[in-house]
Formats: sequence, C-alpha cells, structure tokens
Amino acid sequence: MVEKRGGRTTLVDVAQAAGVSRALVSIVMRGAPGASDETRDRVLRIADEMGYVPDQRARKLRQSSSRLLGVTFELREPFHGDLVEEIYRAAAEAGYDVVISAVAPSRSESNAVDTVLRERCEAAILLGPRFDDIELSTIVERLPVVVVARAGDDPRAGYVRSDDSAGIGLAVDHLVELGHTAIVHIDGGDAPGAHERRSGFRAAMSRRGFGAGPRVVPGGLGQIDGARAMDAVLEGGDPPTAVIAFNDDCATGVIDTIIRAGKTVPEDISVVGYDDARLASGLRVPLTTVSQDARQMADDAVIGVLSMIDGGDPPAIVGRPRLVIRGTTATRPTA
Amino acid sequence: MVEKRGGRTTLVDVAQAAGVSRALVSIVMRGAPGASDETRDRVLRIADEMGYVPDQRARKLRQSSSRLLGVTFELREPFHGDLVEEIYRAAAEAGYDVVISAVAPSRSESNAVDTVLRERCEAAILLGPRFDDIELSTIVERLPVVVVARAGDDPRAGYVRSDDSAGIGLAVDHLVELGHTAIVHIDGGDAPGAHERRSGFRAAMSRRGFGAGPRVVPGGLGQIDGARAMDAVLEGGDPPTAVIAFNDDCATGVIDTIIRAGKTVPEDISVVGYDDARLASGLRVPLTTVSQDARQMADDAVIGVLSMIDGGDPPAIVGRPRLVIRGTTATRPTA
DNA sequence: GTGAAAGCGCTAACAG
DNA sequence: CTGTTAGCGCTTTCAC
Repeated sequence: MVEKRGGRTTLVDVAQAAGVSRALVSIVMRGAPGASDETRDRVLRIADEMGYVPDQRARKLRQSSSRLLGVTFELREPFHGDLVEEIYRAAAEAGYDVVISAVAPSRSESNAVDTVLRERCEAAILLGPRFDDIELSTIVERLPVVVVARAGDDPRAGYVRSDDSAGIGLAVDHLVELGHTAIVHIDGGDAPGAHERRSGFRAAMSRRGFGAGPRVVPGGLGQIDGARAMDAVLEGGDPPTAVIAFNDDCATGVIDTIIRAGKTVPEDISVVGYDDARLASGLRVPLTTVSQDARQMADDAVIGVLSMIDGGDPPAIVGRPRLVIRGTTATRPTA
Repeated sequence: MVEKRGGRTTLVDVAQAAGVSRALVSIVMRGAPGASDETRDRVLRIADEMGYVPDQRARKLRQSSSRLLGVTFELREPFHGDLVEEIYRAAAEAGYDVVISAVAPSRSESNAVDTVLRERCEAAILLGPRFDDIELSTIVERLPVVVVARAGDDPRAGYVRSDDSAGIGLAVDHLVELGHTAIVHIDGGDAPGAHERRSGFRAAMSRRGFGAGPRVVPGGLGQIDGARAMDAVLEGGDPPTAVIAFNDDCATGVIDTIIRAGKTVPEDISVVGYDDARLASGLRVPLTTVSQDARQMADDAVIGVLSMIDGGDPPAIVGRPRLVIRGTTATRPTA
C-alpha cells in the first residue's frame, strides 16, 4: 500500500483515499483544531500508509510568514557545530524551522547568504562572519540579522558574542595568579574575534603591570597554526612559561610542539585555549580554556532575532566567558 | 531606492517598476532566452536596486522537478565536512541545489531525513548513516538514496564507499614491511565502517601470517576514545610496536597517550590513522593515514544519485583507498 | 465538522 | 519580443 517513490503523494491523494476534503486533511496534518479525534486518527493512518509528507515549500509559500531562520556557519569550525546544534533546538522551541547554509573554502559567505535569502528566511543568524562593513550592510538591509561570535557596530544588526577581551583577561589573571610573568599570546590573525582577544591580552597584561610590550605572536585558527607559532616562539629563545592560544585547536598545536620539544605541559609551560568546543573537552590533555557557552549564545541569538522580526531592537549581548580550569595550567616552574 | 527589509519584493513589483510583464522579468532572472540585451540589463538593474531576490520556494514549487539534493551529515565528523563541501561543488556542476541537514546528539537522523523529505528533494545522499535496515528501507522507498561511507546491501540504495577492508590492509602491509609484528587495531565500535575495518584488520594480519588472534581493542571515533584505548593497551603490558586507529581523531588520541607515557612516535610506536580529513593534514605530527578521497566520493555520490533519478541502477562504488605515508610510522624499534 | 474558492510567487505554454 | 493564461501543493477564509 506504500506509494513507491512517494514524496509525490499529495494532500489531494490523501483526501481522496480517506474520502474527505482537502481542507480536513490539511487541518489534521497541521494538528489544527477542527477535526474529531476519530477522523484525525483515520486520516493520519491513511496518510502514513500512503507515505504522505507535506510539501514544506508549498506550505511555507502559502503562509504569510515562513517561520524560517537562516543560519550560516563554517564547516571547519568545531565551535560553530556546537552553535548550530543549539540553534536547531532553540529555534524549534520557538516554533521555527532552520535552514543551514555552510561556508567553506570553496563556498563563499555570499553564496551561503544568498541561499538564506532565496529560501525566504525571515531572519538570519551569521556565525562568525568575515564580511566587511559594506557587505554586511547590504545583508542587514534585506532582513533582520544577528551576528554571533564577532564584534561589530552596525546599529541595524544584532550582536551576540562573549566578551573576548574579558575572556582573555580571565586567562591572564589565572596565569598571573599562578606566578607566571612570561606570558605569550598566539593570536588568530584576522579571524573574527582575534582583534579583541589581542587587545584584551595587551590590556590585561598592562593592568597586571606587564606593560612593556607583552608578546603577541601571529598564529591562526588551526592546530598547525598553533604549532608553527610555538615553533617560532621556542626557536626565538627566552621561552615563556605560559601561552594563551587563540582557540582550542590552536592550543592543541601549541601543546604538541611543546611536547615534541621535549618539554611538558603544564610542568614546563602552561597553555590556555579558547572556545571550549566539545572537541576540547574530549582531548586527552584536558585543556584549560575560556568557555563560550554555546547553548546560551544560541538562545540569545534566536530570541534576539525573533524579537527583531517583531520590530524589536537589535540585541547587543556580550556574554561573560567563563574560565574552565583543567589540566594544562600549573604554577610557574621554580627553575 | 533600496526596499527596506526586502526579500519581500516580488517579481510583480519589479515588472511594474520596469514597466514590463511578469513573464519578461522571469525570463530575465532565469537568464532564459527571449529578451533583448537592452531590456535584460534594464530589468536586472531595476531588480537589483529594489533588492529583489527570486523566491526559491515558489520557483521550485512551480517546476516539475525541484533539482534539489538532500544531504544528511554529522556535525561532529570532520570528514563529513569535507564531503559536504565537495558535494556542494559536484551538485552545482550538475545544476542542482543542495539542502544540508545536520545530525547531532540532540538532532536525530530521522529528524534530518524528514527535513530532506519535506523539502521535496529529488534524492538524498546520506553520509555515514547509522540507520538499521528497516529504517533505511522506509527511506529508500520514498526517494532515490545513495549511502556514503557505509557498507550495506539494500539493493534499492546506492553505495559509495572506499574499501575499508583494503584500506586497513594497506596499513597492515605498510607496517609489516617496516618490520612490525606486534600490531594493534583500536576499533570504532559500532560506527559505520568499523566492522569492515575490524575484519579487514583480522584478514590482513592472518594473510601476513599473524593469524593467532590479532589484537583488536575497543575504541571509538573521538580523540578521547583513542586515548583511553591506548591507556588500556599500555597498562596491559606487552606494548605493541604499531597501532592502527579507527580514524584520524582516534589516532590523535592514541599518539597523545603514547607521548604522555614517555614514549615517542614513531620511534617507539608507529601509528596509522584513517580518513585523511583536512583536520589530519593540519596536525603538527603529520599523520600517516589511509586516505578516502572526499572529492572523488562526492563526485561518485552525486553522479550516482542523479542517474538513479533518471531511473538508472543504484551505484555500488567501492573506491580504492590510498595510504598516505607521513611521519607517524617508522621501522620497528630494534630493541 | 465540511467543502468551495482564492491565492502565496513563480514558471511554462501559448498567442499576440 | 511581449502579455495572457494556467497551474505547482498548500493554507485560509468563508459559507454550508
């Protein structure tokens, strides 16, 4: 009785098979009021037997509001994965569907955003976009946008991020309290958030009295970037006793280099990461890291963007990151 | 002149503004023949000024075929990221759009597949699905399906995978040629492909004359799984001189444990991974690994599923994996 | 509870 | 080259 290669089964087919009107089937499929429990069960059963699945496109087309949220994210960013997962949940709780659109080396951000636009999403959540002001501007003109995990100041866009500057501050404080003075920051280049972390590092260091040119080393987002940067640091002589990496991946590379160089973490050198993507919590060396709460950020982004749809003001939420102390930091070696 | 909060601009609006018929605008937007270059330019300009973006849903709804491919993937699998990226490319080359639907701990596979169904995708590509035969069966009845990176034998589904058994064989051969005899396989439990790799390992070992119970240790997909498994191996005494891990992440964990135990890779113990996801190539310790060619697999999957749409037979493609020798394998320690 | 009718934004098949 | 006419599959009035 199963309709082969279904999906093509339409509401009319079900109505005919059940001997009722299309409207009734529609009501039943939506779970809307207006049908007896008896009819409801029968229609549902028949629809199921026929392999009927409502056509999302037709449905959304007909509805005045699409109740659709577009999300762009980077396929390579573990933390984006965490955020996407939480956004699915948060959106579902609000009765919204989600269209995800990936960004990758071979698929540009504009490409990803175009998809969101063409699908007639009511609003977009952009995860760590690298758009410049102009590009962002053209998007913001078209639909409500919340930018996550990146700073910015377009008044028409909402922003949800955690305070990168404060986050790095937590890391610096932690290390200073452990007695470290020779602290290096391996940065994220031009990645979203990198600037804030860099200046947050400088600020925290000078606040702690290490004003004289705290060391910032060019790094990047990947493990290899962290490893290379740490290579350079060690080769330069005068090794630090602590390193704050741009993110967890980067920190992993840093740790790797340190170990390869015959030193140990955290005995010789302490290392702090950033993000606390699940990747990190699964690491063998439990990484001390600055945690951005994906769940909270997703909630904030979704709630914020929904309020914008209703004409509310763009949110400007700066979450307070949390330092998660695990096993890669220790008191300064007494050497 | 920009329509604020556009996206709501419709084809009719553009037609009116340009003083032409809807049909003409449609023709121009699709780049279809039937309009003078002059008109084309003018309409395009006006559309752009108005911030008009064609409604994908309405478009797909009207067209008999949606030219849409659904892809389900795991947010946490780096190799899936590689595949998704390549599928976007391969689909675009064939004139198809892609709907991606993520699987995560809090978002089930059925959920992901439902999305694909509701969007009226013409076919689905499932990356490493964990469905059992029954579940897969109900999906296969509804639309053409190609399963990637997992073995199976539903004759109605297409399969694109690389020969896991042969891949592990390559790893075993490589290690045996380096003089290793004490080789351990840390497996992937019930993950897609794990069974094949396990039995491939046993087969290759016995082919090489190590028939007497080659050691297979329960592992998993993550770094932590590899690390824990390796812990157990080392604690058990009689350490192997070589380890073949289920995947690259797992291998990373293995390496980590080895180093923490005061041994070195590859001097004391050689380690081979599996997948060659970009993650791996970015590792500081260049991982010797069995490469599954994401680009090739994506091409095969897309071409295969398109042919199924045209009534072709389901593809059954078993790619030949390639051993990529990097820095984590060496000749057996002469100890 | 039910059925008829209109229309979401677009494309396709025609006549002009 | 242009305009008209039909729908795609669904939801949403509105009478019955």
